[in-house]
Amino acid sequence: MSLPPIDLAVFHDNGYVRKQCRVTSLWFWTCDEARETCGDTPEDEYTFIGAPLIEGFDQRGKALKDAMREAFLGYFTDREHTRIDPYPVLARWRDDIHLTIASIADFQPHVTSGAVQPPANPLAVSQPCIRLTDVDAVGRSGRHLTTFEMMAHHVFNRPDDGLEIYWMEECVEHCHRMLTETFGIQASEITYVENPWCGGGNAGAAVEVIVGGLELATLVFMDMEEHPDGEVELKGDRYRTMPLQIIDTGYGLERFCWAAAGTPTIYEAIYPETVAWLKQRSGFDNVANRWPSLDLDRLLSEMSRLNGIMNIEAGVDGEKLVNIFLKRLAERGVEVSAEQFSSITEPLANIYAIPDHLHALCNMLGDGLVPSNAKAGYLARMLARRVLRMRDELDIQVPLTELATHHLDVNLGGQLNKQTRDGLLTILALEEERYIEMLRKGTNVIQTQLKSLPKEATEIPDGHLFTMNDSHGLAPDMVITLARHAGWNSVTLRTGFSAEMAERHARMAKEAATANSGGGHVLDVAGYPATTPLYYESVYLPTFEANVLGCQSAEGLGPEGATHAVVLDATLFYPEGGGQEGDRGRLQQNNVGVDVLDTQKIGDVIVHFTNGPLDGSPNIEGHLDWKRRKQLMDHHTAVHIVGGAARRLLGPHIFQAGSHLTVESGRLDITHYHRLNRADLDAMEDMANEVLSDVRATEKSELNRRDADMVHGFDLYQGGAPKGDSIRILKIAEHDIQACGGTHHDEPGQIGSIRIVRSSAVQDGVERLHIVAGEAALAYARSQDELVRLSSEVFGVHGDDLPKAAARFFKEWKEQRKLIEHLESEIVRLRTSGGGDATTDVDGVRVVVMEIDGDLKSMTTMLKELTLDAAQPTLAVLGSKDGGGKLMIGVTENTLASERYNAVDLLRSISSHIRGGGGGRPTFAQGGGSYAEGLGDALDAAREQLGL
RNA sequence: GGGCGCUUAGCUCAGUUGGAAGAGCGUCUGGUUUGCAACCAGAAGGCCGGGGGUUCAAAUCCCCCAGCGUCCA
Repeated sequence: MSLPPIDLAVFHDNGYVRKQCRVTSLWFWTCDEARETCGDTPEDEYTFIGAPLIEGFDQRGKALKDAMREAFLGYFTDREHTRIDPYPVLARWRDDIHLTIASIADFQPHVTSGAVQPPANPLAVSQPCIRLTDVDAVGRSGRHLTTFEMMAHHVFNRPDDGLEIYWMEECVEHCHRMLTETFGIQASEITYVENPWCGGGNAGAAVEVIVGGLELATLVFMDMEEHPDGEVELKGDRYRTMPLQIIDTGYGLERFCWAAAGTPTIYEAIYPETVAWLKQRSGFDNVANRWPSLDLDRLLSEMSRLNGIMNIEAGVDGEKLVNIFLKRLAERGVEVSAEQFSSITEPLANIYAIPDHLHALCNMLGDGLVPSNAKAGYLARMLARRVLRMRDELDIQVPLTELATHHLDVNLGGQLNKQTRDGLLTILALEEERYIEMLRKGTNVIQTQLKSLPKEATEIPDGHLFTMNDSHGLAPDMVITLARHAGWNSVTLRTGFSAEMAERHARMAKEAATANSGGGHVLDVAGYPATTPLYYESVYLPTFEANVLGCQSAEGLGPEGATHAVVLDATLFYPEGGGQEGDRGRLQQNNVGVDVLDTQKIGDVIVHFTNGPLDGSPNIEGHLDWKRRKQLMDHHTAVHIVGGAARRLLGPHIFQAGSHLTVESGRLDITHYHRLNRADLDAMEDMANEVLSDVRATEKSELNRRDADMVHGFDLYQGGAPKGDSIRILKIAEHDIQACGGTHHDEPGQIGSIRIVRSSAVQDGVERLHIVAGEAALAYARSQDELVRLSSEVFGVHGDDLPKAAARFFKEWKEQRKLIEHLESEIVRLRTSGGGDATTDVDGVRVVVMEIDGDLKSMTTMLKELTLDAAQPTLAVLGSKDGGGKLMIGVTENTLASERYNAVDLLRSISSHIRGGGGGRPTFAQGGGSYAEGLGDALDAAREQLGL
């Protein structure tokens, strides 16, 4: 079964009729009798270019967006909707996506699953979003953006609980009234297209709202979830109705602005100052002068109309696209050559994309993101690099920081969510430095990679292009440009290469994804009720009493040595979570005791892994390994304190990227754009220890999620996205506030002391702090003392003098090694200059066959000494009993000696005497064996062959 | 999270099938020059990132670790 028609009174009341689209076959509603297409087809041109469909908005740029946003939100707040503040673009509350991609993303997964109440109901919001999937089309299509605001009204109905705010009828009515009354759009211009929506395991009926050939909004009525027995089938999956009915709408703020401005592209409507500025700086205005006969205005307006009906998506081959454009333009009476076309559209695409990318970048960094080479940080770096590349293509000599300053002031009103202006500019300056460094390195790499390629070559081998892109960050067309500068003047990029490379990446990603799937073995705890956590009541209790609910065999499921899994009705044992390791200790029955080796949480059930079974009686007494627990608490609370210190000292971009607490140490990963030095660590360490003495008590509280978000914001979720509705919060005065389910001290002073041992890099943009606290800090200090003591004993100096002594010894060692080398070669010279028994003259060639004491190194020196002098042609055969026997043969190159003798042949014929092999070049061969006693025979064989 | 690449002299980097550690710049000494620049001659400067393995032999091949870079999700 598919979905029934969307037949609403609001359509009939406004004179709309249901038709089927001639092109797409989709059903749609229109009040234009002549209309045969749904509006969003290759036959529907944009009708608003030069003829705005939305009236009363004369502003442009930021002012236009602000006015449009207020008009939208005002309509809904006047009609009982609560306006909520937008969420960050960095989706910290989710672990499945990095960026906020839609307004509904604010409420996933917990509100949409029904676990958590929405912040308001119904609500209206204008949510900044970032989508990077179509990043290649931005600037080229006239309408694609990586960052946009999704205006929305959301409703969360629970019909079973009697909560029904409104559904399709009222939703569409709101939409229709707003479009026609608030925005003055002619009803005849609007079509409502029925097109069911599904995604992420949910589905529902949906209506696309098309105005003037442009999709202005989508209204989704999500009331189904994926289920194998579902009655409704959509795109191959089956769905059934669910208890929650959600209205998910999305109105494109920027598209409203565009429809109100009627500019050739969306970019001119929302970033007019930047577009003008870039045109001026890049000298684009002069382009038209190059071809006086060309009507640039006419060309651009025809192009923007064409853009509306041509599906310019990422991955479309550039050259093919140009040809289609030229043909279509010619049909419309605009004659333009391919050269003219590219010289206009290529810079224009960059001019349009730069403000869009800057907007996304400022939003991301403004939320505290730190650029990196992995995860979300990479997305920021990619955008920064694209901007820099486009800037260079436009040949604008403006630093990235200046571009950002302009964007910040002109298009963002100087407002950043979290990051400071200085912080943003520092980060971008670093990104530009990295980019320049990459280009410099890349030029070198190209020189080396292309060394074997003749200068007349017309193509660079695919393998080189792939390597340079994937490993060195140089896109194929950049490689071509750099190669031409480096002297390969005729190389070009094969048509379609970029598409091939994208395909290759997609294939690789797919392979990696399939290779990665595979589930782990887990314990089955279904049927047990949630375990009551006693550790929150007081973190200082060492013993407790509880009832055994179950004890099952768990061989291989827990840590090494664990044989059983015990489930209790309540426990003091903290299960591993939030980076804190699970508690250990002992469970005691009347006469049976088992050790708890680890504690884990599976769902709401806490599992104790033990080294033996319990005897079956219900009551047990639990004894915590309190010393261990205390140490884990020391480290955990210390990590919070150090994290707070880092944020205060380094900036608002400091976010916890991970943590791990063990008995030995605590580990805290923080996001930062620089490597940390010892001075940074010392400052944090000082501040952390001040907190220990200044803050008398920590505050622990529990809030529902909605209140937690509202009171503390999303910085609360340093430890990752929380799962349930109820959030435990640890507040250490104003120093650090975050959601954390771990066990923490009531008084920071109980930790004793905190040391930041060192920092290391996890990835670019993430710094790992190694922390010891409490007893562990003491143990660490002792072990360091021990290292110093042992080392200074070796040198026979006092610990304070250790660095100086080590430096002196290292220096002397180097000097002496040098001296030994000199002396060795001197000895060789002395031994060889005199000649002696080992030397014979054979028809003008000095032949030396001798056994020496020494390793390969000194043999080499000796052989060098014997055979490097061209004035004295020499064949030298050296043998040593070192390490199973070594043989080395050399002849003086380019002399009588090298004409007459072949070192390799000679070596091969005698090396069998020492039971080994060898090889080399005709003028130099070396080998070895495992039978040193045969060395004499080997040398004799050599003499024999040489006729001595 | 996955893939790929890099780490060699103070700096920028070469280093072919495993077989004698290199170039350019910089430094120092001497020459030339009124002096400087330039030039000429010479020298110093290397745990070839660390650890293990294979091999008669490893900068080179394999494994682990560290640092750095890069692409994709």
